[in-house]
Amino acid sequence: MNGPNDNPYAHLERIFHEPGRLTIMTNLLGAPDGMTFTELKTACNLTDGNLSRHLKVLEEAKAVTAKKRFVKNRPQTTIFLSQEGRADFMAYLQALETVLLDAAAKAAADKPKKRAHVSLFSHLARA
Amino acid sequence: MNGPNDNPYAHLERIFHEPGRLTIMTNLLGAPDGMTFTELKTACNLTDGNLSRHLKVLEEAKAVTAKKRFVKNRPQTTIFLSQEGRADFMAYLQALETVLLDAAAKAAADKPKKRAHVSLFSHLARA
DNA sequence: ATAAAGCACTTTGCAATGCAAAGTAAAAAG
DNA sequence: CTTTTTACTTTGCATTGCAAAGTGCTTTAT
Repeated sequence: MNGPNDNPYAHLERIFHEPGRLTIMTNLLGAPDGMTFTELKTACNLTDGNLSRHLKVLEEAKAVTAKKRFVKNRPQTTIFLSQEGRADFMAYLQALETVLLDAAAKAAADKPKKRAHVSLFSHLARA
Repeated sequence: MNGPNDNPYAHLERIFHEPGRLTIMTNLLGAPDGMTFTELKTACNLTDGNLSRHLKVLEEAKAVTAKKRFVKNRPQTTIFLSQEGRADFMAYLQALETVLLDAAAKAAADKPKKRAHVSLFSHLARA
């Protein structure tokens, strides 16, 4: 859908490929009940400004949703992975896996060894 | 060496993380005798200008070396992976693997299943 | 002979964006 | 009531990915 070529590198969507956002998405993947801004900030080791900017990008791409409310008279933003975001991210991870296996195969070509690996994501992905 | 934190995301070196350069490095990994500019261009599905720019970056980082000569009265640049480049790239791939396994673990947390995977790169890496 | 086209790149220019620093707003502390 | 803290958002700059144009040489028409 992105171009005429069908190589996995074309599927490395920039939106998830950025390390900061990769971390955010991965953390959210393990948090079905969402994570607060502050939780994410510490979990991802990001500065306030950075996290804010990345979240805006992810929200605009509809990968995450934010719920803002007040807790103890303080603002609290909780971030959730959207269904669409989860599916897209899983697709990205599958592309990453392909890239990685590709590199592994090439790296192993010199020194022949049994190719022992397993698909990490295929069995988890669902539209 | 890059900061106070020791998480794998910090080791996703930008120089290799860029999709175009990831492709270049992976292709070179499988080509111990180097690849010509034109070979790389088609293999990586990059435009002339893009390839040139990425190669300059990789050269400046001493990840690859270029040998220019004339073949049949035409210029021919052959690109080789440097020893340093190979080592650094393998380290990057290991970091990527960690990130991927991390995501796999989080994705699998919801739906428990046997965690069947194998280290893709650890056994290949060497300083 | 000379114009046009091709090859193998390199350079330029701009638009996007990651990141740091500064800004905002409200509450808690001193 | 001033300062600090919390929870963010906005601004600005410096980088850089990418497309388009440029360079220099050769080969192929005309």
